[in-house]
Amino acid sequence: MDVKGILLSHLRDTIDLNTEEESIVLDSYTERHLKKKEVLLFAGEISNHMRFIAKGSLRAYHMDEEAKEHIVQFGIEGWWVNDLYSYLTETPAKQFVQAIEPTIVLQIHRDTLNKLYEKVPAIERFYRLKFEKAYVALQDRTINSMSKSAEERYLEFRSKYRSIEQRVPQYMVASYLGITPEFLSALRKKIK
Amino acid sequence: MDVKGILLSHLRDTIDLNTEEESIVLDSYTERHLKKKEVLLFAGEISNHMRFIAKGSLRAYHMDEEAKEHIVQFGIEGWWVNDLYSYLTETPAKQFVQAIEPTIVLQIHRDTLNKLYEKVPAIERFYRLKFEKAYVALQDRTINSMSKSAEERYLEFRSKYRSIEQRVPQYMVASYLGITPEFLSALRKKIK
DNA sequence: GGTTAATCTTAAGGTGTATTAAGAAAGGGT
DNA sequence: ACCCTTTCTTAATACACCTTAAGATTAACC
Repeated sequence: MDVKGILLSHLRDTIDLNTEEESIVLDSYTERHLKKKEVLLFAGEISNHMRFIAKGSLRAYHMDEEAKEHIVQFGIEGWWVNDLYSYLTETPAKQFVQAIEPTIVLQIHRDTLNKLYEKVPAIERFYRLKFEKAYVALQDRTINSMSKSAEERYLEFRSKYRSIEQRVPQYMVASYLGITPEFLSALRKKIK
Repeated sequence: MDVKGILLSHLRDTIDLNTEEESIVLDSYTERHLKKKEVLLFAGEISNHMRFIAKGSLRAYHMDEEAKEHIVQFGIEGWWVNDLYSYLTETPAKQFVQAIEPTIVLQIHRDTLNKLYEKVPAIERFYRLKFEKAYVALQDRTINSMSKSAEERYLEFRSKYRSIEQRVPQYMVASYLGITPEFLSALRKKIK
């Protein structure tokens, strides 16, 4: 399946589109090819696009004052990854978005998307649901990190995102969990 | 100013309403009076209302498997407090919402609000902005709790929410910060 | 105003996780 | 195939934060 076909079948999981709408929608996205480690969004920039991963994987991370990275979100094929904060408020992003592997992204500019909402109302519904889901995921993550130990968080991560764990380096999983790679290594040894 | 007047002037900070719209809008909200410690939303229930604090203060908290409470959000006059997750997805709430002091809330049911969106479009804009802001606040909080020490988080809390710190018990501030009351007490002693 | 309950503090000892440093293993490029 | 870089592990030491227990304040109630 070609790249836009992947997006189309993803949209069809949630909404119905007729043939005319399909072509209007797909024409609104542009394809971007990223090398491993290539940065798609820099902190400080305004995020002007919604971004869909057709192939590969991304990470969104925050960099603190001591230049330490904290991974906020992973994404693989079929996921949307962005600094939603920046996109919604048109303020400078606090996160970087970077390719973990060679990655193909389909992205749509805010202005294009706003026009598309009027031409194809089902798309507005699609994104409204995405925004809700993003909120829900973030709330889960916040509650989780407040009330669970690193070991519990790791076990949950493993059962929920096994496919991600197998594809990204362990030190990134540690960063996502909010612990050091050394401690994750010790945890893994203990659990096994 | 009466209770509904407080809500009206709050709405006017963001949107314009003509006289007819004002009365349609205000008639859509119902007033609820809460005693100290009275619970407005129980975990497990579906949150069906958007809730505005006209007077008093609320807290939203999550209870973990060991029955320990973790405060997710405080609210005082002029704030909206809810389990947005539950409201948006119509799934059981993961948080409790409880009055810290005697409190007056104005609330609107989801069905009423959905109809109101059509009658008074400015209201849709108002809530869209609220939802965005809620997301932003949650993202800040998540990043913050991942990358800062308890001392840093406390100092930030103090400068950002001094009015709240003065009104709620210290052990609740500790819960919000994700630390024990004993450790917060030690921190305060050290800082002073 | 006295009693009880709620909240805050202190202190000792314990646990979870970080830091540092080093080496081992795996992966990528030419 | 080899070298160089990236990733993962081990182990010793250190620190942030927790637990438990007790006492000191402050607030709430009859």
